[in-house]
Amino acid sequence: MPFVAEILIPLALDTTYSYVVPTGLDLAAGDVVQVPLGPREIVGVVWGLTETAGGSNLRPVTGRFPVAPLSEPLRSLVDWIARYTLAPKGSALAMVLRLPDEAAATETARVAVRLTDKPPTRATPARTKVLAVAADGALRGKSALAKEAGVSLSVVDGLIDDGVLATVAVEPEPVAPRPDPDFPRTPLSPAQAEAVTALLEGFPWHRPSDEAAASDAVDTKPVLLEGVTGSGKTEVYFEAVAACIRAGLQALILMPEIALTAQFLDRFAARFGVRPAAWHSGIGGKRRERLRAAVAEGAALVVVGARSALFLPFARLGLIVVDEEHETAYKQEDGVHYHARDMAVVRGRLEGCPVVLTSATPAIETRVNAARGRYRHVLLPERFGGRRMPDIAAIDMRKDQPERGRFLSPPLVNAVKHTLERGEQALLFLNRRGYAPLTLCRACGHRYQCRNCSTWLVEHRFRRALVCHQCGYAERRPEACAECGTFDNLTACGPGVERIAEEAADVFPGRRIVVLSSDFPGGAERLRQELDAVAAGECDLVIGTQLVAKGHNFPFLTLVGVLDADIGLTSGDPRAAERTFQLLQQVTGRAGRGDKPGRALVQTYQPDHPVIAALLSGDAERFYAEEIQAREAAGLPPFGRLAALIVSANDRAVAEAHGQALARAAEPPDGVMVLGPAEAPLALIRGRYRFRLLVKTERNVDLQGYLRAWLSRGPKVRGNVRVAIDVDPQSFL
DNA sequence: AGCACGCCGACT
DNA sequence: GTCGGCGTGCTC
Repeated sequence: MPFVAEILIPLALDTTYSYVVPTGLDLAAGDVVQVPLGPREIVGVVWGLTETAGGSNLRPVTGRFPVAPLSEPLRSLVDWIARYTLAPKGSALAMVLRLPDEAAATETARVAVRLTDKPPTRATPARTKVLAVAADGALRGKSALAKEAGVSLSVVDGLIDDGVLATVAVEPEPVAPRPDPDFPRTPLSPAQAEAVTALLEGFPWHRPSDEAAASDAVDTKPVLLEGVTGSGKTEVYFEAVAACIRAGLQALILMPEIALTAQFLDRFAARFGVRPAAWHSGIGGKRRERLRAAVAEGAALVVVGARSALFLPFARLGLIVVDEEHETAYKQEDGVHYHARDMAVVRGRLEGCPVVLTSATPAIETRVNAARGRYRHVLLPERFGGRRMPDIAAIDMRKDQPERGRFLSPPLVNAVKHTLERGEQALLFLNRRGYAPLTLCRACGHRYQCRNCSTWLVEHRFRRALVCHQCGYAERRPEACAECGTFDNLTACGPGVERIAEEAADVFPGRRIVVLSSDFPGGAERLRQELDAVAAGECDLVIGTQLVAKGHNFPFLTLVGVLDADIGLTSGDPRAAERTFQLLQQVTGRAGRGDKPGRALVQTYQPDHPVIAALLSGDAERFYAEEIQAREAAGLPPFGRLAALIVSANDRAVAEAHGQALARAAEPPDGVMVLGPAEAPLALIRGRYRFRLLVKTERNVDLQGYLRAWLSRGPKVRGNVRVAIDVDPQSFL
């Protein structure tokens, strides 16, 4: 009887397709195969196999790829994510698969050259230079040799043709060098050592085998490793990684892309002797495929990666660490919507491996999960090496006003001045890109607004443009007012980092000033270099947006000035207070270095606001407790109920009709927010869907059933409906 | 994802 | 009168 294979194809398809397995092809679930689909051949994965009498009308599987099959836990993860995010299964598979690229799989051998005994037939100045460099007998790549000798590649090629240089095939550079868990390291503090012990306690592979056998219930609860900035969390989880390697298992460290810096990789190297394999959006082509293969073989012991690394096909996964777990960068908001931190928890569960979430400022849901015992909680309450937390003080802007048209108050200017005079580094933090958040015409009052969104256009003086920060729309900065035609009469309202840089250049003349924001000219790679340069002390004053709050350590930084702590406090987002608190705590925490405590000055008009007060007192625990309590008092759940619901559509009327239908549903959500096309996030507008729905919930419900129910009652939706969920997955496990 | 089919606006 | 925009549906 013929076998029929259920094949999942990495396209936006929610069901598997059936193909007949040709005789002689021995297939198993997880195998990566090629199948015909319409007019083309495409990659798919065997999701199931059945033996049947019929099925003769099916098209046959073309063949199997010689790559490692998808493991059972990984297939379960695909199913789980598809069900949970309501994405088509095929889309979830696409994140895992990224196709075995044949060109990449067949690695071209790298070639090095060395000297032979043969003298050159002709000696030219360029040739002499090459021979001088090659004289030491070391192996070099062709281009490396040419570069070192300061000649072009053709000179080297000429010498090869001449027989003076011989080519030697060399092994490709190892993609995942072996970290040494027992590499000599600086000793841990007692607090750190204690945390390591506590961490390892619950790990199944860490228990002595007799004990593991004795207790059948293995505690694989995720762990929240919470420690203030500078407490040495990284060193603590490095020990867990070391233990994992010793147990013969692989470890995955997830980080927000921006935190994945040379600095971090070096820190890893200082503990393990080599840099870890890094997986991020910049790694491409051959290297990417080689690393994937090394991960699948189990040869790559540790991978440090951005969120997509979560879908790598680990052969023996023993540990997942999610660094900076509160980071919103873990949210994927296009294609399949998911939160990498939550999916890491799910993968850990499916793989039977422990998951460690680390943060100095845990997300509120993580905090609640820890408080309710769903996560274990390991705390590092103090800074490493007796370092003190920075002194934080408020500058009341009602009393200490800056000069007209300026944004730095006199006390802040003084503090920065003194810091720079001592040869130390200062940071001015303002979470606003560009020059000015609002531009208007002085003559007629016309305000420049985005043509797609309802937001004001932000002036970017460097680019000479007005830019929408919502959707990316940009236009040239006009010479004359678009409304009344008056020339050269535009006025900038409010500050952005560029404008602060202008002011700082004036107030602190001769200082090296760097502006760091996500629109850094030259792109992400240049930005990363610039961050490294700042960390190396190659600048006096940094003016930055939130990206300076993340990941990077600036060892020369002793003063942080927050220019406007009130930004974000008034937005309608229910998470505004939490977000602002986390951001300010992190950015002020950057101040201080080994030998001396840092200082942070916070400009605010509302020093008594709970967020500011919590920041000044440093009492995070109380802040969170109050925050959770406030939600409960307002009838909003901290967790376990539907918190918010956002509907966005090309057609506002349709969106509103749906919003109303939802409010009338048998089990209405706790809040419905309707966003029309103007306010809808770019990611949603860009999608080719006529109607899109974003559900945010922390309620323990069968979401799919819930949504199916109200969608059937609601107005008819034309076209494709797509639902994305932002939920705490623990309630579904 | 591709690719075909079909429905409306603007052109040689 | 067609050309071609993209919105929609289909692929075992």
